[in-house]
Amino acid sequence: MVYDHKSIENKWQRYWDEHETFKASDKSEKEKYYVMDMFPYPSGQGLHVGHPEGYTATDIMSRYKRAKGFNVLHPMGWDAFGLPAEQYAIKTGNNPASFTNKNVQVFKNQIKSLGFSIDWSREINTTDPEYYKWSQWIFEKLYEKGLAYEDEIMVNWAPDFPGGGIVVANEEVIDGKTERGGYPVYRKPMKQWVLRITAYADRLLEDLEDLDWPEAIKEQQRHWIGKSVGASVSFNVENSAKKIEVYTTRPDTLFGAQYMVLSPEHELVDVITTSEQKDVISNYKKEVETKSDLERTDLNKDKTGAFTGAYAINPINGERLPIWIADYVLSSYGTGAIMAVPAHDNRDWEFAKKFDLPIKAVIEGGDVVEAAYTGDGVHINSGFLDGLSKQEAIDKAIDWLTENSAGHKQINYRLRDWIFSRQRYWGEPIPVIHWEDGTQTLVPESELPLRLPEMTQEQLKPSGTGESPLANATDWLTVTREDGVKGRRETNTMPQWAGSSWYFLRYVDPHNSEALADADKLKYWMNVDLYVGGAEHAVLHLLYARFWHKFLYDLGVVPTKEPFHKLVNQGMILGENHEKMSKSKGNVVNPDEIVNNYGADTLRVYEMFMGPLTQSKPWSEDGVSGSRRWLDRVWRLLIDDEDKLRDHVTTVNNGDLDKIYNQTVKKVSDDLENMRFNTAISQLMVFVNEAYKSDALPIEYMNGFVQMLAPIAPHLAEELWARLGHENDISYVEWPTYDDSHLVEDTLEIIFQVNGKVRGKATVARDTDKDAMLELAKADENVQNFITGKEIRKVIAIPGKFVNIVVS
RNA sequence: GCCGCUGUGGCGGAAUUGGCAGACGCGCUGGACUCAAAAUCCAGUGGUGGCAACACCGUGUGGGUUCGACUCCCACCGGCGGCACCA
Repeated sequence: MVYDHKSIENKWQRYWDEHETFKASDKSEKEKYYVMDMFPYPSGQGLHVGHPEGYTATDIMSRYKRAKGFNVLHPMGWDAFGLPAEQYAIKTGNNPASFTNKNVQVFKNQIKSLGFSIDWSREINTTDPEYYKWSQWIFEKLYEKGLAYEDEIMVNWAPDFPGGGIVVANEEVIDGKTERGGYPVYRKPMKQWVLRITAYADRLLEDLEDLDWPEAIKEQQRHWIGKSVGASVSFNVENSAKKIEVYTTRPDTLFGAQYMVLSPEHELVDVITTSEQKDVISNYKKEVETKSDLERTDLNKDKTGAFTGAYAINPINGERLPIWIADYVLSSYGTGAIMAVPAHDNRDWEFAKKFDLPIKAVIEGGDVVEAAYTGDGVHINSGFLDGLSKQEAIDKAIDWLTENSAGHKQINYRLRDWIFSRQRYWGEPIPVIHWEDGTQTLVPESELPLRLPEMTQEQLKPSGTGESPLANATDWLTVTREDGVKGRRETNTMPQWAGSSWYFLRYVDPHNSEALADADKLKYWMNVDLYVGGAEHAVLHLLYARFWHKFLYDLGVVPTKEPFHKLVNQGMILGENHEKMSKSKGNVVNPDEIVNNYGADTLRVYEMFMGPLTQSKPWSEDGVSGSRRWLDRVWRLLIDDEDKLRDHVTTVNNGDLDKIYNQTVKKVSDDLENMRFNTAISQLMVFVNEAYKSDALPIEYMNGFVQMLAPIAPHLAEELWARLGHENDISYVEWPTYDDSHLVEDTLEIIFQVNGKVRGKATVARDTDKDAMLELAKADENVQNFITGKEIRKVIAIPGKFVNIVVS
């Protein structure tokens, strides 16, 4: 009988379901192991072959750890809020909720068909009111602690969009136009909810140290947080009581400041501009307003700016500095104003060249006529800083600024607060009520969840005011207090990041109606031991989740400072042509077809055998059929044409497989421990190749082999396990061990080198010493060809490995 | 521009500590089985030369350290990902 993947996979998937094989117990003497994937957005397209890569990796780890005696939590859920469902609803009139649930069903069936050992009783869905109740609860806590506030934020406003205008996300803006329809986009300030993530900047930075994460991701987060140490310096404006505050990392170059630049949006611009310069300035501001961020940065090769007519006084030497505005200074970083030191800053240098401003060198080294010099050096033309090096001068300048009340040491971050509101329907409602008396309150905790109202297709269309479509839900929108005062609900909803910032906590206790999760259960399960997902979430998701987790830690809700101990990014699976899979390139592979034609076990084996988990690698249909052929080969090794266990599987051990079996147990265990699935599979292949050469297959070794196969190809392994005569399933059978004594042999092969090149080999006794090795080498015919008539200058010998004769 | 990753046969990849480069798989070639084919099993397979033993070359490029370098150091080139006027 041939290996029939369909019946085997159906049989065992049903078995696991019926026996609740993978249900994780919250109380156990065993050590816990919490392993999870980044949960998917259930799109209408269904699963992609990229999904099962990470899922298979976590499943192998789950199954391996169960066999190693751990109590494993391996859950799955749905990140189901998001724009596509809302757009689909507007287009077709379908309800986003039912559309989403349909997609979830498709995803779930597909994932189940791959045989992952997931505890489905813990399935969660971010759009479930019982789930988002707690997303809202966390928001309320942030609000109470002053970490959620409203602010005027620049948004992408497309006023011509049908229906009367819509706010679009950055990624929906292409060349200054909306991705859909191509309507022009303007930047416009709008009141938005913002979360004070910057309050956690230092901790988010410091605690990266202890995490077992890829260095690349940590580096990206560090850069994103962007901590810098410098000084705040205050400049008086000539003939004015106003002061301009700047942030600089180079207070040592203060004597080289030649002009100042404010960002066009700086609040002092209109105040200090002289009447002669008013038109110039307002024209420049208008010019900048229509520019997107991209145009102000990427596409801007040429510095632009305008003179305000005003002057500031350099506190360190009393010099008059003209005040300019320019879009190369960003309002969102530092104070939105800089002191320009053209001799020692590239951007200031370019600006000075363009507008013919003076350039004064204050550090030796480089030619400031040709380019800005940003390196270290001896300070010149700098009064009391002359002769000092960079760091000495920085320290001394800060001391001077502090003593003279002109500034102080300052730490700055690139990280900005998290804009938390979206002008959308399909997201968690923000539980705030704006009362007509001008006050604002949270929806009382007892009334959570604040559910999304049902909306018609007509209501889901843009409100026209830039508000979310929830502004159209009249009944839901207005509330009346006991004292008769009317209120209007907040119409903004939360971003998709909200639900994904804490879902790993909910898996621990998914049905709790009293708390987001029970404290004891959290204490047992947290933190996540292994988290696998794509590198595209390097910064945002992982930073937001860390922020919320730290906040919850401060509240005493969670017991750990960090949510994810070990993070692994799986690489991308490319198309056969080595390009990213996409519909337009026609190189997309549908996992359903692979499961149908070859089986889930084949897909799992292939995706793990392709190469290292973390690297991108191209798909190959030949590779898939090769993996299937190997599983066929495994089947035939144990099962004969009559569908019976082969006769040569016996209790007799003739010793043929002793060495290779023990080697295999050692290598496979070690490889799985380190998630080197490709080499683990290759070792299993080597073992099968050897087993094919042996007349007798000791049942003990066959049991061990099937166990090692089980994490990778679980359906086939369960079937073979049963046919090997076991009554119980394989999931919790203790992992095989190896016997070291079979790994050492009495004789081994050593190599003879001359000048580092291999010239011969010999099999020798294990304990052959250096001198004996050298004699054997000298006696080797080919070695003699290279040493005869030459002087032996040196001999390097490592017993058991090699002897190297160095001749002149 | 900056940060990170990466470069090995016809292809995917292996080499865990500086010690036989190319494990394993795909593909290809040959053999066995078959009337034949497919499937399967067995063997071979980096390049050049040689009947062979073997020799020379070979891990992106150029240099270096070392008895010995895919591995360590310096400089450069290509590919992928991320960030980008951050003062």
